Amino acid sequence: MKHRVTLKDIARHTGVHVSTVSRALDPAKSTTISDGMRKQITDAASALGYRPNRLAAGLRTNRSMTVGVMIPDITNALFPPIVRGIESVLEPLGYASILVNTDSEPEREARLVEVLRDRGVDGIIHAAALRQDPTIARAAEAGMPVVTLNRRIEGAEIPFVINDEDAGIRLAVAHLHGLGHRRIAHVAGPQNLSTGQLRAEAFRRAIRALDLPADPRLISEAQRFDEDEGARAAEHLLDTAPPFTAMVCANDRLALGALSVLRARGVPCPAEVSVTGFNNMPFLDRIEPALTTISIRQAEAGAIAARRLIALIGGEAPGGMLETVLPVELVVRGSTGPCPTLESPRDL
Amino acid sequence: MKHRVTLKDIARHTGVHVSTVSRALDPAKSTTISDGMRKQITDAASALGYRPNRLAAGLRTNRSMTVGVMIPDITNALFPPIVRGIESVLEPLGYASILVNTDSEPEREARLVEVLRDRGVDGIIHAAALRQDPTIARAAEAGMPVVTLNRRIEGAEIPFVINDEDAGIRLAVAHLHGLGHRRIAHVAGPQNLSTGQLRAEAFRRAIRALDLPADPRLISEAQRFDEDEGARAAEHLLDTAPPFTAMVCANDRLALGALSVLRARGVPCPAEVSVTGFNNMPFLDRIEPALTTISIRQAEAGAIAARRLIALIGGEAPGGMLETVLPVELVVRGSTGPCPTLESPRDL
DNA sequence: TCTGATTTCGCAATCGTTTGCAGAAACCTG
DNA sequence: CAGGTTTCTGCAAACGATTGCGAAATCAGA
Repeated sequence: MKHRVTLKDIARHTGVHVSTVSRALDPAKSTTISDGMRKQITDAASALGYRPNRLAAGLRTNRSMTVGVMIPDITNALFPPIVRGIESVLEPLGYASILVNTDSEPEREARLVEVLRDRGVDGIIHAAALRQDPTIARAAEAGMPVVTLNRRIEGAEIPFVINDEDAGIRLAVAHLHGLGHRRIAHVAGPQNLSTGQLRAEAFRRAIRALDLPADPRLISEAQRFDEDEGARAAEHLLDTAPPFTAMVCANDRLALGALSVLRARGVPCPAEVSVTGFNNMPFLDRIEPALTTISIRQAEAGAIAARRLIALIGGEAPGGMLETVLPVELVVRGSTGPCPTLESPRDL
Repeated sequence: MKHRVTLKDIARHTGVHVSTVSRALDPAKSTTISDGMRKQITDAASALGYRPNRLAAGLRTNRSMTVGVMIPDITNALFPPIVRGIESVLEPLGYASILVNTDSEPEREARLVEVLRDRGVDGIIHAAALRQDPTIARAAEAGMPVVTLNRRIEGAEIPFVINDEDAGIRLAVAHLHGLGHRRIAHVAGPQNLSTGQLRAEAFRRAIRALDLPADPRLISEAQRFDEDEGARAAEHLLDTAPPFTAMVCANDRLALGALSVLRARGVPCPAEVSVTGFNNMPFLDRIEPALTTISIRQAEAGAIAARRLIALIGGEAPGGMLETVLPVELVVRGSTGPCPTLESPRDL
């Protein structure tokens, strides 16, 4: 392992002091260095193959040029695009991101926040899942620049970027309404997750706004955002709810579970029951029936969050523009169709 | 932003020297500290909420306790499980991982290796894609601990963990052969990617081993591992190759493209042409027809690579066990079926 | 030529930890 | 009790960079 070339080496080679070298190599400070000297030094630097040691610089400046990216689980197809969106703005600026998976466990999350602080990250982007986790709010109050994705943190002045969950659900409901559906059920997500709760609220609002029946039995809550829970919740609806002709699912995986149940029970989709999802995961257009869903702008959300964080790190007050709401789009595919005629209602 | 508590603070509070504090807090060195003193110090440390500054420690010890994880693209469904596998062993050991996406561009990759070195990573896990990229080999030769996933680097002594590509293709071909297929085509991946090349070679071997026709026209090469190229290559086969009854695709996305083409041309799958993929991506069981494919152990590969890297960082010679080959499994689903009778060959 | 302003550069401290070395104290051993 | 260990702790120098401050050099103007 060869000796890494440092400022000192360049200083020795050019016969100047290490501080002069440091200044000559810093574009911001190089005004205080004569042109000749600077050229001499930069030449020597590139000749020797100098690469600054960011740890050392970070120690001195208290700026590590790294940010922490906290997500529930990179394995969840929702997050990779977000991560890339973040990286696409951070990397060109010289920032590196250290990625951690919280699994939505508060204690794990708390530990990871500490880990990130130990490493001196300049800020944290937190793709939140839980509705309440005080850890991140505390970090923000302690002066750590923080931006959250998917969730607003009450009280603290933390910028956040979210999708327009309300509009998404409203689009789905309106779409079904337009197809003639009147009795619409909701497979809700976990209510301790922000998206689950927001979408359930949005569903109730949308139903009310259209003067549709708001029977609480038409809402079944999944404990997790996965296929099994989607199936369970859908079965619960089929078994206990009054007849309905459409299911608005709080996310695509729940919808996949619901579709499985319909198929298993021989209920044709969309002939008898239409289904919608949320998120527009990959490959949803390949399944049978292709899932009608709401597409969201993950990469853009990541990029915006990253830019907000950079601004915060740069000293901008968070107060200015706390909220960024990204538009969503309805993607109509095969899983939704016209409401079956009332003469042949689905057997219960 | 409050002052962060340092060793110096603890020293002041307990009235001892900072070096004593450092030793008392280091489990390895604490033998040289009396029990009473150590207790006093650890108590003060936790009372003050001390958290070591890893940057400072890293600067001194030349050990940053971070590793670089280089992957082509986290958006590719193949990699998230690998990343989690890596994290699952690294995080408990106190390592953080900084993640970078290379997009399989050599110059970008070279730059990112430098970025990682600047940050003083203790090692690099490189989920390779390109068959040749000298950058990572140079880094390894310069003394950086490196482990690669999916690729062997010739010459350099770099441990690598790969899937048993050969067995995977052999399984697919044998499965088709068992179903009666004799004329089997191959949608090959890009030959500048290691997996593409290895699988194409494996295909030829498997064909030869079964004494099946090894017509070069039965192999069509995709330029990228995506659906569009899979479709293009499949069309090329249908248009120019002699009749065949099965297609072994070098990866699932190519297979998806191939399935689209078959459907578009009205060629029923698997009635007239069977199709297999590779990787067992999520949701492949939900599409129509469900794709028969080869499942690989991504998370395990990541975990093993991480363990190997830790060993390297710990000073172990890479020579010992360079190669780890992970077993693969055939997953039979709906896209493969018995060979159509010869009396009704597919029209060309 | 001298003064004062300006540029250009070196000195040294500093960030928070780690660690070789040495000194002091305590403990044995003969 | 002298001499030799062993145990404990402090001192200070690193690690590689940044930066306030001051000194030297240059320059302009009188």
